[in-house]
Amino acid sequence: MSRTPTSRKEVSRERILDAASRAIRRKGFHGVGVAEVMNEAGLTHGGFYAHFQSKDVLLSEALGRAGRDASTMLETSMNRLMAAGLSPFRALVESYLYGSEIANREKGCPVAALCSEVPTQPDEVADSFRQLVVKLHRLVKQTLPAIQSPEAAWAITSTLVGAVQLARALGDNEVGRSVLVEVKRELLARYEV
Amino acid sequence: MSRTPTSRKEVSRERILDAASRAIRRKGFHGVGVAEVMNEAGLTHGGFYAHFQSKDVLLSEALGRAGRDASTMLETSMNRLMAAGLSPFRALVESYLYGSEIANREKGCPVAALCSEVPTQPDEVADSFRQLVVKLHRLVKQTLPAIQSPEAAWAITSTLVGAVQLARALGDNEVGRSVLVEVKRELLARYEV
DNA sequence: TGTACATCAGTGAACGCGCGTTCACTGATGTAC
DNA sequence: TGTACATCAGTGAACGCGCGTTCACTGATGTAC
Repeated sequence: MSRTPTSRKEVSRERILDAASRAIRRKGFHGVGVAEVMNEAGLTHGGFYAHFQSKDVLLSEALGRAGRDASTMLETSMNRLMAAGLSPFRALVESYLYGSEIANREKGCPVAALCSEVPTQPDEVADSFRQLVVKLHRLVKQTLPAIQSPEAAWAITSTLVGAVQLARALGDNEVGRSVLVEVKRELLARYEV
Repeated sequence: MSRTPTSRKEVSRERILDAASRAIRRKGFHGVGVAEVMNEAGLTHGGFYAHFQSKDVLLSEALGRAGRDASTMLETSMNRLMAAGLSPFRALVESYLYGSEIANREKGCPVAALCSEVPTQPDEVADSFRQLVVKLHRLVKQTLPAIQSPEAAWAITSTLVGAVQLARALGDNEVGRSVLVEVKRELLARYEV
């Protein structure tokens, strides 16, 4: 009776979402086209509206997907570093400000990739985005050394997001990378016990 | 012989640049249209190409203009606060993270308004943007209390830019404003002598 | 000072292209018996 | 197990609209004499 939970259509839908979650981080909300996303998912653009009601709905869902993907990658990296003996806070800072983040827009944190575009987006997209911001803030709060006041969490979240963006704006070169290195050093000097 | 330095055409050009410098901060690079900018400058779209070679050239020049405008406003605010007895660093933090910055995109700092859109922009625009980033970093470095290591400047710049963006993403309400307040308090607690 | 002409800034219609969206159709998968 | 039919996912052409860009033209400003 109950159809297999991953029908052919659902598989396609997943592929579209995956392609879109990468595309928005690489090109921004405005830079993404329906045809391009479908193409990257191995389909033609005509079939799009059998899966999503509109481009905005896709963007909103793709943003959630991007958040979950980036979250998983971040946690994986943190776990590896913590297994090697680093504190949770240090593991977070080292993971988030990892040097190759500059070139890694399409797989990186969607908050850093899209933040300044959010105020011009439709409500459904902005709402999805707010959830990601809150989640990132919570993660920072949880990893903060117990000695630190939890009220530093917004400042640290801002620092992480801002640093990745400034580094990207400066470019994948000595200048950009040195920003990540300096910020990393400063955060650890200030907040690591 | 030499024509008056502000001919009728130059006046128009200035008005177009002013309109564009506000528009890019309000709507982002992708959200700005030539017709809209011309309209806001009190002209019709047809005349645009007598002033600028292309839309990209306008964006790049408008970004420079936005930087100069925001710089002036920031310095004015800082001077007022310093005259009231605040240290340069404190004046900077209070000015940059002023509560109404959330709603004030169109007159605020273009680095915060446009940062995540830069990696997808043409070279001429990205180059203009890099100059603004460097300039902001220099300002932070100059205002840092002498006791602090100047290597904290990138972290602080990142914090300022990131905080305004996160606050804007969260909205012009209690949630967004509390981000600015918390970050302000934290920066002063950490870096103010 | 006045008249005739040239230059210049701006107008608004039009073009071309890209992109979101729609839709008639096809080929494949699943169901009935 | 096989045949006939219904359903479903995806295709690709087409539509409509917005936007960057072009251009012939107009009305105003400036120049020559």
